[in-house]
Amino acid sequence: MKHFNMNETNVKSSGSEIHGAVHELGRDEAGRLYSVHMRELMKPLEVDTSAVEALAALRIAGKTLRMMQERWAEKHDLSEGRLGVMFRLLRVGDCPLGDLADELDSTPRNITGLVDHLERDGLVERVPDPQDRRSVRARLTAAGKQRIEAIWREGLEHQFEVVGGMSKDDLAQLRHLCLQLVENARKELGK
Amino acid sequence: MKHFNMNETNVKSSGSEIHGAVHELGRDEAGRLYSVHMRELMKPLEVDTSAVEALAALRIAGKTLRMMQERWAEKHDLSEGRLGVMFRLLRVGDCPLGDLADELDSTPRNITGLVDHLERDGLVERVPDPQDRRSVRARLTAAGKQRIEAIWREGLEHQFEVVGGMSKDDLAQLRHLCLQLVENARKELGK
DNA sequence: CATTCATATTGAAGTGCTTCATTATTACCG
DNA sequence: CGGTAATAATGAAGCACTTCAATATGAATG
Repeated sequence: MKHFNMNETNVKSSGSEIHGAVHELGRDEAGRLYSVHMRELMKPLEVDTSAVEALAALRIAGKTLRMMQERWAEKHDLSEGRLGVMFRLLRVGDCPLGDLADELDSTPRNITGLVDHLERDGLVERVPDPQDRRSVRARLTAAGKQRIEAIWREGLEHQFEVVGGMSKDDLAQLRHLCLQLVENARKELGK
Repeated sequence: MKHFNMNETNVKSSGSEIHGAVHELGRDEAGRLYSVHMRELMKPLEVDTSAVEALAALRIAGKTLRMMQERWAEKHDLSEGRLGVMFRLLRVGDCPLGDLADELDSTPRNITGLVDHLERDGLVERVPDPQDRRSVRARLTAAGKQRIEAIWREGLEHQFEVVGGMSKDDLAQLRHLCLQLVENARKELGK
């Protein structure tokens, strides 16, 4: 990036992202990373910043992962939504469109569109459901299966690189904290 | 949610989200949360799942936070982008549009649009920069400042609720791991 | 059998972005 | 001073969604 200016009249424009910068990272007394810029911005506020800093870091990490995935999806001519459908189909086999909507946290309207697109691209096909003739099941085509398996394998390697330097215990702890947070948030969101 | 069916012909449709379900959480031998559904899906694969599980949890947590923020932003008639601009202006004071683009990781085109919208809503105004007459600075109006401060206060409380049950050390660790991940990912993304 | 409900599909409109190209000012540099 | 570069604003197109409303078809139920 770097679009037009950068005339540095301000405090310290090193920033990026959401509501706080990242770029410059420092380490606290315990050797843990923190965002220098962000901590500066928070200093004048008289609040406990540990929650805010952690959540900001999490949002940034989430956004970064999402960007990676998006970039990576469109490298293979897929959107995030379409990629999600294909992963789902790879894991659970063929499946009614309605289930996809539920599982991917989406709407029927959207699923119809995603599957339309995937079908046009020859990656997925619609097959009638003999048990319920209202229902339509989506299924990976041979080409689709091959494509998504390759993507998955490639993605796995990316993932291993991204967690470089983290122990299994670190990862388990990260997982735990994230899920705990999700649990709390779900209550907040009422559901 | 719950849009049309749910006819349970499949393995276990408890799912949601990205490439793995969450809803049902269990605890491993160390007492840490994990996603039951996800672990089931991964079992047949013969890979080390700790990275995959952790990253999936992180993506889900990130998505959840984003959804909360979005919902919350539009409750105040703001998009995420506009909210980002306003937070930025609250923290760093008035600032050239170009800096906003850099700091928010966006493009000039987009910033122009966001500021247009905010100006229409009376939350932000454009002021000429006497130092550089090409440049235009964005500044919160009185109404804008009041609005964003209220939003920030309200948001702080949300954040505290969402981290309920986590110690300061947990939060510091979460921050650390997320930032480490961001650092790795940045290298991956080449930049 | 008749109603009602579930499973999609379709169309229209809107949102919030993105990219690309063009233009008008103004600053900077040789 | 004159050419180049930086700072925007603007318009046009496109993408991936979202919501809402309407329709067709089949299942389930009383």
